Amino acid sequence: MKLITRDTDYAIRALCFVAKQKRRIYSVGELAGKLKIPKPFLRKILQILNKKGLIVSYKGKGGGFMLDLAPNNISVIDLIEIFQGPAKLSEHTFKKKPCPHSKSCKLKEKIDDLERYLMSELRSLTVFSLL
Amino acid sequence: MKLITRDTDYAIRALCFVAKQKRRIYSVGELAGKLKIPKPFLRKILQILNKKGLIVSYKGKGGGFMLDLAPNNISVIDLIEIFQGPAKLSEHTFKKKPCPHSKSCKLKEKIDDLERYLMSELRSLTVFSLL
DNA sequence: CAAAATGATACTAATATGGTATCATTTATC
DNA sequence: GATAAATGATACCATATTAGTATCATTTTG
Repeated sequence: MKLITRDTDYAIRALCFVAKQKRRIYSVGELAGKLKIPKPFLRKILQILNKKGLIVSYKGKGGGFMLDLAPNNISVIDLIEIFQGPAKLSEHTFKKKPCPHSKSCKLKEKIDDLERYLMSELRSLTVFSLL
Repeated sequence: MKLITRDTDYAIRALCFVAKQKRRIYSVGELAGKLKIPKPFLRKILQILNKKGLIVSYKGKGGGFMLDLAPNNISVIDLIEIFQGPAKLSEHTFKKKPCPHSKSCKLKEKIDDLERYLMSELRSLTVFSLL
């Protein structure tokens, strides 16, 4: 029952770090060193964040990454969805089809409630609020 | 981000089913048929529930399983812990040691809050309440 | 041109998930 | 007592996910 996987967690740390000096360019090596994250793994993560438009990259010597979005516009829920896919606590399907059991559907109702609560909390939890 | 895995879900369904006729003995084959769960998998699940004292078993011909605990004394959180281990949204360790970053610790605080809420909700969600 | 950076992508190891298979033991019934 | 029908215990297996590594191509600075 893991809410946040390692890559999501690393992404959050990296974004928080980068957000502290907004216009500065950080290379992967620099960030990996400061945050104690394996360099090639962090690199992959930053490339994804770049593709998704959260950070910008500069290629070539002296290049690196810089925050692109405002820290209060990046929520933990965004990062979970980027690295872990749609944020759902349960698909509630049974062999590809919606589950047909009334009892599990009571369960589904409850889990859906919890999910709504969790999602709204995580949506309001931004990089800015973590600085 | 799965709150409940398949075995936990199957266990809940089976317990709900068995709870409907408290003193009746159900064989695995019977339950597997009714609930449309693969028989050997359900068998493994029921054996675990038996070991944990939620149901009792009767060996030999005519044997099977019967509920042992009161349905309102079996909560979803118990089942999650039995099949998925300690119910935690995040271990918040970093290479086996508690994570040293203040920013992720803000994250930890928030996730711990969410966890407390989630746990208390799941603790009050019992087999009885799902009938 | 060389060095230092990212882009793209393929590969790998470990773990978790969702089961199956099998042999041993117990019990009811004939 | 033999047999059938049940669980107990345990080992095995296939697939997916997680957590990375490795490498070649491209871009940019100096």
